[in-house]
Amino acid sequence: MPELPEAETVRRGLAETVLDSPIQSIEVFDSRCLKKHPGGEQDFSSILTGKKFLSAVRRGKFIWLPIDVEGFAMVMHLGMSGQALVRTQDYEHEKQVRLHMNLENGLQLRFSDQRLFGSLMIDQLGPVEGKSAGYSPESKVSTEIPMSVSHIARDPLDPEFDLAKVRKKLKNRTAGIKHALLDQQLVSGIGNIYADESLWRARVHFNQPAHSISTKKLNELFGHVTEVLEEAVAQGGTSFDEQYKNINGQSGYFAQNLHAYGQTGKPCGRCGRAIQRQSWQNRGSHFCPSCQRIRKQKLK
DNA sequence: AACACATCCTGACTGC
DNA sequence: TGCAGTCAGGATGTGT
Repeated sequence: MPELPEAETVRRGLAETVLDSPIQSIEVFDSRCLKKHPGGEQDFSSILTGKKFLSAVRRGKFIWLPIDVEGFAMVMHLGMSGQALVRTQDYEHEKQVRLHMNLENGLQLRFSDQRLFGSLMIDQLGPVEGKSAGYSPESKVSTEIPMSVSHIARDPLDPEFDLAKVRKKLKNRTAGIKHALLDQQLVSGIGNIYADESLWRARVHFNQPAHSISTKKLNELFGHVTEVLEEAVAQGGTSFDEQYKNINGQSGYFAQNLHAYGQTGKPCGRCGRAIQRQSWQNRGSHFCPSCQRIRKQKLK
């Protein structure tokens, strides 16, 4: 499922292919991918036609592409199964593709999404607190953020990510630490895969109450979070179930580095005990029952 | 503010 | 073989 590394791989791909070329036409095959856009299909197409994307910016799992209409951007979220594919215009039609955008440079941006949890919309940009709104190293620093993304916290790879602030908030949380890691308004970019992997590396149980974890251990945990995300970005993301592809339709290679997620029954890479999967909060949580135990006393 | 829970959605898989 | 049921889970909205 697309998380930060997958979104970043897609963002980079888009930055290399779809910028500065006018959008000639848009074909919508399933308008449900535009349900977040207030004006619907017609409005979406008429705003974008003849316009071009200026840059590709990311915060957490959200990607947005400012357009040459002052103060507006197209916002993309891949949801559970979304893919942004860039093809030549004569490339064969692909299953589950919900929308085509034909560009003057001969390329076609395709939005594919099996489960339709992803979305595209045009949104207004507003000022951001801090030096930059998100990650877009190829372009000039973006100081504006879409309204619909402004509540999303900075991600661990953002230079302005404030670990001390996050730690402070965690001191008031009684829920399990994994719940907090998945809270995009606390820290963004982490989903089920990288939460399980980071917790495994830090030897912390997913249901360890957040406030019971020492500052030292939280620092260690977030060190692992950052490390896992960086490694996965370098590998082009995780393609666990064929749902995630880069813009060329190719898989990422991080799946071979997974130690917990999807490893149910396989030996723990540290101690050899079988990795377990537990259903928790409508999700699967993968962990080593030996290395990752809930501690009654404060976790140091 | 934090928490708990329901909702959206389709295709792959399981069991009878 | 076929059909019904279950599962996968990110974001959002509601009620407490």
